[in-house]
Amino acid sequence: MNSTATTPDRVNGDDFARSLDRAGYRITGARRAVLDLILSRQGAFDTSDLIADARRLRLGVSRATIFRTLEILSKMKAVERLDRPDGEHSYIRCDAGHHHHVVCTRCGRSVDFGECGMQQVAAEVTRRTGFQVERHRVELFGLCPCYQSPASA
Amino acid sequence: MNSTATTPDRVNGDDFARSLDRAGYRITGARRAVLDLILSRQGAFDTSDLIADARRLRLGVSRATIFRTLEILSKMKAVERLDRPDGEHSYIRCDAGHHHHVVCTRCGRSVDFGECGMQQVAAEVTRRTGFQVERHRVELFGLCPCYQSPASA
DNA sequence: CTTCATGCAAACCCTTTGCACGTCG
DNA sequence: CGACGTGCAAAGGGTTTGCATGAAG
Repeated sequence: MNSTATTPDRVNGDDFARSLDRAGYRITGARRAVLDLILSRQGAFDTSDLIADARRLRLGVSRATIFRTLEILSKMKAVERLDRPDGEHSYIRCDAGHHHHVVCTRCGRSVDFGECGMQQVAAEVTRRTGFQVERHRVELFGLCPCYQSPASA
Repeated sequence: MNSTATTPDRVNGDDFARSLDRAGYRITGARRAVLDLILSRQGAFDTSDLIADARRLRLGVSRATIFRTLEILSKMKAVERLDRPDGEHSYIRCDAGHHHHVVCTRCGRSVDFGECGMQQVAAEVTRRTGFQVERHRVELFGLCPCYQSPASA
């Protein structure tokens, strides 16, 4: 089990910053601020969350910059945009390589998981339908362990 | 293999109309028109397609009605909204019960498929992550048989 | 005839963009 | 310094809504 997004304290702004740098982007105050906002969130978040945070904390970071930074992070695969069942858009932090997530419907916390058999599903679908599957979007939603039986937690 | 969306000629507007009726909606000219537009499309379509069609064919059906009709059909599970990898939204026709589709990236044609092992994937994820998976969004994209090897289709 | 549906246009998001200024390296 | 990043405000595009008129049952 590789849980990256769930443990914000293991990741810090510097990791992000380093990635930014490596990708040829400047490390600016505004970008650091956005990164910190993202890191301060448990799991899924959306643009309006960040915008509100920035405003509330008087970071002087504009909407435009938030969108622009998310776009960069998205390209760098440091965040991924996901579409919730209700049609809303959120973002989650993630590592490159992993492309699927389980997102907690209550707190937004998310955990990456690997292929977990999706290859087989794709193969099965190809066999059944004749479609040559090139790409898949898989997003699971449910309750994270914290909210399940009163005992376990 | 249950291909519903691929064979428009097997479904006609009356089926749709009947469903509308059963759900307590009036069968109006505008709704029939929208249904026909949808049926006239091979597979995935988006709102702007329908709006353009309506305009081109001078159906006198407004944007608002198209959106409203899609909303109804969506509630009735006669269409489903999907989010393409590129962030665009499309709709596809579908039967209730089936909730996953393979969509052709070239022509938009789509085929429903059943669970095809998603249950197992969900179970595997639960085992690995502890998340209790309640809902999943699975959308596969690829090439339909027509566009594969030059020989076959 | 009563209720529901429609068209129109304005309102409403969310997101992107142009531009002059500020800042990183 | 020079290129890149930023804020601001305005533009954009897709979607929704209010309201008076028109159609369905």
